[in-house]
Amino acid sequence: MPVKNPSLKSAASSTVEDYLERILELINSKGYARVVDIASALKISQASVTNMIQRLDTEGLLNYEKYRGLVLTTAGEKLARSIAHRHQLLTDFLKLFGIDDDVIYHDVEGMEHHISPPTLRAIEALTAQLRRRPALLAKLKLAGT
Amino acid sequence: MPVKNPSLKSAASSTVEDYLERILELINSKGYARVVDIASALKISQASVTNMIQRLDTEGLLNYEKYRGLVLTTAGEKLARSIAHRHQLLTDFLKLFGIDDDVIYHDVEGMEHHISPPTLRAIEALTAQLRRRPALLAKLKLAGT
DNA sequence: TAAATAAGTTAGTTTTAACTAACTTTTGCA
DNA sequence: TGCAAAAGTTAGTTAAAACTAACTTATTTA
Repeated sequence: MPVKNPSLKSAASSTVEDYLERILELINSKGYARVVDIASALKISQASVTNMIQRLDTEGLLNYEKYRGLVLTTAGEKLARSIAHRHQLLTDFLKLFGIDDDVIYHDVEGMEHHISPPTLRAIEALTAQLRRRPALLAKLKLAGT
Repeated sequence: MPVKNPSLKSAASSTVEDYLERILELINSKGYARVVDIASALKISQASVTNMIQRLDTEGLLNYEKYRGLVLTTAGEKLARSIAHRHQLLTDFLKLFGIDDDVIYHDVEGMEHHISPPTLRAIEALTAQLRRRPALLAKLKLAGT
């Protein structure tokens, strides 16, 4: 395995899911998501966003009119919502252990796009069960410190 | 009464209500309402829209960020919805008489901003009653031709 | 592990929206 | 009915968003 140069940020490339997640977030919070907004939310350049947006438009996940604005299509919104939902489930799960919010955010960002539906369902069920066993949870929290 | 020059369109000035009505319509249909969209929807100049939008922003009916977009505030959306609702009630009422859609549209546009709540409620109740009396309605339709 | 592919960057340009200023037209009311 | 206030217009300007091109950095996979 090649050793990475630690002076370079590993800056994992944004996926389609990252874009959709942020776009939905922007629309919910500000009411609109312009290329410039997406770029600053993802901390990447406008040029990069332009490319991806045009791709998402041709893929039918959103409708884009340059210089005007964009809207998620039904398909795009559905997908975006499921991504946001998954994000929430994972966050809720980690919250059970009393982990710091910042750490939770970091971890969820890192793993969310790699989790399969079965695993996610397992985690969801597990979260529900753990919530009913406060004593067990307390023991787990102690173990984590 | 001064005789108007018939070669000039009478072009009644748009009211705050006209603006809100169109903005809501644009947001519902296109997902966003830019100054340029509003201007062409109301068939007035951008300059004029800029002025009004800035005013509506200071009045708290919408939040505007130039070059970005605008969103209705809770108050603005509430007002816009009630305007749209009134428009619909009046349209429904005139539809009872089998009047042409174009004519209905023209008339509703002309009168909607001048109708008081009591009158509107009366018309709403009347519409409901007439719908239960098809025979009477048929008679009224004939009288209108 | 080295191509091939995908994503990102910077720099410079283009396009468009939106603004302002100066002036005209409407409208409503004293 | 005429004047003040409100709304609209045009023309020209400014500013921001978004685009393109050329190139670099990551990532994936044969």
